[in-house]
Amino acid sequence: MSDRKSRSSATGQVTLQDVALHLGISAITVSRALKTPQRVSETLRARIMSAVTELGYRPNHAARSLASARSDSVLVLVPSLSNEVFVDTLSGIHEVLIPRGYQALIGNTHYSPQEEEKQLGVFLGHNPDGILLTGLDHTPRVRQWLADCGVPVVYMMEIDDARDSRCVGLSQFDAGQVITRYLVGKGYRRIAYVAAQVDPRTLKRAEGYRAALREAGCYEAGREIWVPTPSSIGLGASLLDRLLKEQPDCDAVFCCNDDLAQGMLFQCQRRKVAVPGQLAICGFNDLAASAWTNPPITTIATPRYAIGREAAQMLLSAIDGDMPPAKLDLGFSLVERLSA
Amino acid sequence: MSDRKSRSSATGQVTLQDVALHLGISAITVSRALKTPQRVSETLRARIMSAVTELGYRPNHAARSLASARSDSVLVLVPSLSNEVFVDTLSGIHEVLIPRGYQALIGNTHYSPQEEEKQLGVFLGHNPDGILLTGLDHTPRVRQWLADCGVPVVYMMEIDDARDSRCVGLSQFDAGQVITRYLVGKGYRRIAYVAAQVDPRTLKRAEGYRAALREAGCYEAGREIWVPTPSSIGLGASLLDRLLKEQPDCDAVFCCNDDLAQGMLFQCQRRKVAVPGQLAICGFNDLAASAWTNPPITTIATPRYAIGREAAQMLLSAIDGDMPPAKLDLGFSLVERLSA
DNA sequence: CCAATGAATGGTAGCGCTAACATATGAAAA
DNA sequence: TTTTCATATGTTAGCGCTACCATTCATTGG
Repeated sequence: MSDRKSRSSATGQVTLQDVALHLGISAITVSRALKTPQRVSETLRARIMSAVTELGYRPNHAARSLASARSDSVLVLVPSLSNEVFVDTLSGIHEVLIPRGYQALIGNTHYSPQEEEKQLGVFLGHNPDGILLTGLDHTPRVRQWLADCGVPVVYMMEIDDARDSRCVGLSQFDAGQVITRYLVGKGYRRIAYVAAQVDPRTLKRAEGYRAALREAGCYEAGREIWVPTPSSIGLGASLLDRLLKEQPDCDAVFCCNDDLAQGMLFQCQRRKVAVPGQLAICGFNDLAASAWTNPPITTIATPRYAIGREAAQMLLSAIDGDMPPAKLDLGFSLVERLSA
Repeated sequence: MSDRKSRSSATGQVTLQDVALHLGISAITVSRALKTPQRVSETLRARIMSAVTELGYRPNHAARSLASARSDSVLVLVPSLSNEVFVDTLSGIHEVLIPRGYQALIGNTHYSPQEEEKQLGVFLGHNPDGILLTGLDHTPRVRQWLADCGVPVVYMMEIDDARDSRCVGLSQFDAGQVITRYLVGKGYRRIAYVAAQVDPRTLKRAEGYRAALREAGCYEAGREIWVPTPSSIGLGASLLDRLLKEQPDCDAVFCCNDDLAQGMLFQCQRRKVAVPGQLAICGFNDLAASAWTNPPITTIATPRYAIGREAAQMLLSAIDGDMPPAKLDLGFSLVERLSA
């Protein structure tokens, strides 16, 4: 063994045993020094720590997970990674998880419950200590697995009042209603709703939109445009063309998200349609760019960063103690800008 | 045991042993039926598969990883998740990894080599079968760990001709040079370079910019603005103000990325600065929005999706066989639009 | 002075799975 | 027939770690 670092393990990595042998103590003491330092005398602990550094010991996650039946990892399933909304949510989640020693396993479901089911199947094999899911709509099998596996779950983005579950989010219905009421309050009457990437949340925003228009007595069934393709600025631009052709009399449009709103605005600029003069535009989510376009876009700011943080917090409480299920409504705010 | 599903395991989960017992065969055969189906007779395989489904068996990843010394997971470290560039790269990576049964462990280094070192330390404990890193600049300890651990690594985004390593990317220098030459070719002479979130790649683009200006005989040292804060559209807007104040005579600006370029463009619109009439603007990366602004933004399109795909491909080859180290230059392309 | 107590450390077993080797079985070759 | 050989399945022994219980030893109250 002329190796700079002594390695007893079959796989060539430095093990707890190596550290223990090096110090003439037992492996379990080294394990304790790392996991529960207060249970090892201070002097020995110091020696252990320096040996750990010297030998370059790094805990083997698989072995730890197998022996202790916990993995210090949390599964996070989001519908998209190209949507700023979920990236921000992930940041909030990380901010809480990382300092507590947890690791996030990120899965992208591409807005598909089937894909979500598939991912959950794979990731459950990793024995996550907790699970963070987006939204409330899941396949029966997913619900079954979640019920069976006994791992705490927190649902993000929406609030569910019916079930005995934990969730952190906001009322998508209310948000859709508030911004539509705002448009009504500004005097607009022929208000369209444009949605892409149909998901449960855009459906709920649409319900809020309809409710607001009905209460104002100006609801018309034909004023909605739905496309199933993923949302994007380019799609917003082409949907503006479609809107102007199909509903030339419309005076305002509520886009289900800011991407579409930005695309619509850019296309209005191109076609010399005055915003908000000829057409008022509202978005949803308050993405970073929406404050800087010309005019800046009126939208609903959603607290996605806080949602991530609070959801992670709630999940850790559920993992640690026996915090009972709770709902946390973080609300939203109307951001009045110049596009409406 | 009146449990609907029989569970022998101490942890309550359905194990290979459960499936084996259920069929009156040995665990290893079940293991084989799942990992190397061709080594189990067709009839038995079918029985095993249906028992697996019936009992709801799900492989335990930790146990598999511990026993086989492989984890079927690949570590991916990117500097940011809020940057479209790396999200696209991740998509490319996933597209290759997932069908091959690998799982990506994603770490966000926030553009910090120290954070990268910390993350690598944690993730190495997960025994990744391969590692994908962004860029070529890493701390000495990271380089040491990578050399020691024997896990194949592929570097993404840049091309390194010196070392005996695998990398997939493009020449950031050349790209910076090409777009600057383009501006020079268009007749611009007082060209500024604006960079935020200083990283090795923006530095190399700057070198390309300088080389192009020197060869055209119009290089001036004071025409660069560097800020260390993260790049954003809002920052681009405020840097436009700074540029106009500090270099009122400048006739074109090359932004180190499209976010800044978009912010600058929006601020130009606000301040009624004609683009490209009074000021030409170029970006870098060709983000989705850049094609839709008014005017659309001239930029360098980077093949980040392909980079992710090819890097993952190269990594898997390295894991499987003994593919020798190779460099893959995927190039870039100048996207001429109306902002310059 | 001795038992009782608590703090510090060790021994043992096993988490769920698979590598490596061992064995059984039947078909083809000698 | 016997040997060979490939195919199908089983046995054994760990992977590196921690839960659980046992042991040691100093301290303290009776």
